Amino acid sequence: MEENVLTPKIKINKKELILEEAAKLFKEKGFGGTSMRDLAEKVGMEAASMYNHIKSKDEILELICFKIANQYISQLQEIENTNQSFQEKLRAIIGLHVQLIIEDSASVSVANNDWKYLSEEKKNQYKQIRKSYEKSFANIIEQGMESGEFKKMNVSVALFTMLSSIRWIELWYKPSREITPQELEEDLKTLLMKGLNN
Amino acid sequence: MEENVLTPKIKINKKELILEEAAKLFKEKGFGGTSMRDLAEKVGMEAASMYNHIKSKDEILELICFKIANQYISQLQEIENTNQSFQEKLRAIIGLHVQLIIEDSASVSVANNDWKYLSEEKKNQYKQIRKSYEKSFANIIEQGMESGEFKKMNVSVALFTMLSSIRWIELWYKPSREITPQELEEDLKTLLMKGLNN
DNA sequence: AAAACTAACTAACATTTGTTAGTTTAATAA
DNA sequence: TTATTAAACTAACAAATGTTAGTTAGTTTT
Repeated sequence: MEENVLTPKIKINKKELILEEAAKLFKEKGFGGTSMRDLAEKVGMEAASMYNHIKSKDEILELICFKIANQYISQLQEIENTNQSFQEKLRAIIGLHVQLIIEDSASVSVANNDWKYLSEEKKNQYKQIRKSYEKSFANIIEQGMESGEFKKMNVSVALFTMLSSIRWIELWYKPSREITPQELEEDLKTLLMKGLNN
Repeated sequence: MEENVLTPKIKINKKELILEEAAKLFKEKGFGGTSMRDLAEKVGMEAASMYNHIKSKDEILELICFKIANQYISQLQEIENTNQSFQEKLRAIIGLHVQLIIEDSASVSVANNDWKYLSEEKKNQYKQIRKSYEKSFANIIEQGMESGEFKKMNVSVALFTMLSSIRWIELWYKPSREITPQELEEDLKTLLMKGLNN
């Protein structure tokens, strides 16, 4: 086999195309509500043909979920290892979430909503990854409380409020909105850190 | 037919039992992931027998979604018609959400997550109700900003942050948690109104 | 040119799905 | 007692589902 070094890769990998369309459909109609025939139509081939590129419908879901999970994990680690104040770290995490959602909102949506349809084994794996993410996030909040940067309150309440405050963006944000990602991010940081009250 | 006035209604209405179990199952496995046979097993009868009590699987979803939607709508109207400050109204809305979630977390979950599987007609109806709810909620926020009670920022960002900050409770709250509904509500109000920063 | 590989296709499969028809049993009304 | 009704059952259906088998056409490698 000889590597093709001359012609540029104009066509996306078919497997990636399948994953991309699947994410959009799963977001729109849910994993259970999307049939392989629905998906095949979007991709532009017969349902059976997709099995030349993917192993199963379940595999599609796995690939999407773990791709997103790994992105969150690796980027959170980068933030953890910097020498910022806890307030700055928290603002960086909010920024990370906004960025990932705007980059690939369909996949993030699937990872957030359809992970429960993973096989028992993969689901447990996924839950564990998510749990470790939440643990790291909670640590930052807790340390910030101890240092006096943050108000003292129930850490879980603060954690999940942060997490879910960011998740709605995935449902709401479209490039056509009259707000830029930067403004969105800024308003969100203000609201979460300083509150709505004047 | 003679009305039975002597023996107390010890058994719940079978239809209500079906709706109750359906809400739990839909929350756990999604609407598409729950079969009528799954549901029948929980209810304690054959799948076909349930059709003596309900019209269709779709009807079950409709009844759950609109029951919740109507509760939100009617209670929001009560809050709107009081003479409180906007800050107090907002706190009351947060309290309303916490209360409804704790009362019937399964149904709220279904209304939030599975409404998209409603029939086209019912889905449009549902979306309209939800939109009018969001509109009323947004009005309170907007008026609060104009009166100077709240910080001026993008109203949608504030609105959806409030809404979604409350939604995670449905996924997280169990009576076994080491926090009471009252503490939960209080921490949440503090966080949203005054922020995490000290 | 021959052989091997890739990626599409058609046809069919075994299950599972929501639902209906027809029957049976037990309680209530006349 | 007899007639009526409510609510369960069994059996079955038609449609949809994920997937496999077998085939074919085009491309790449030897």
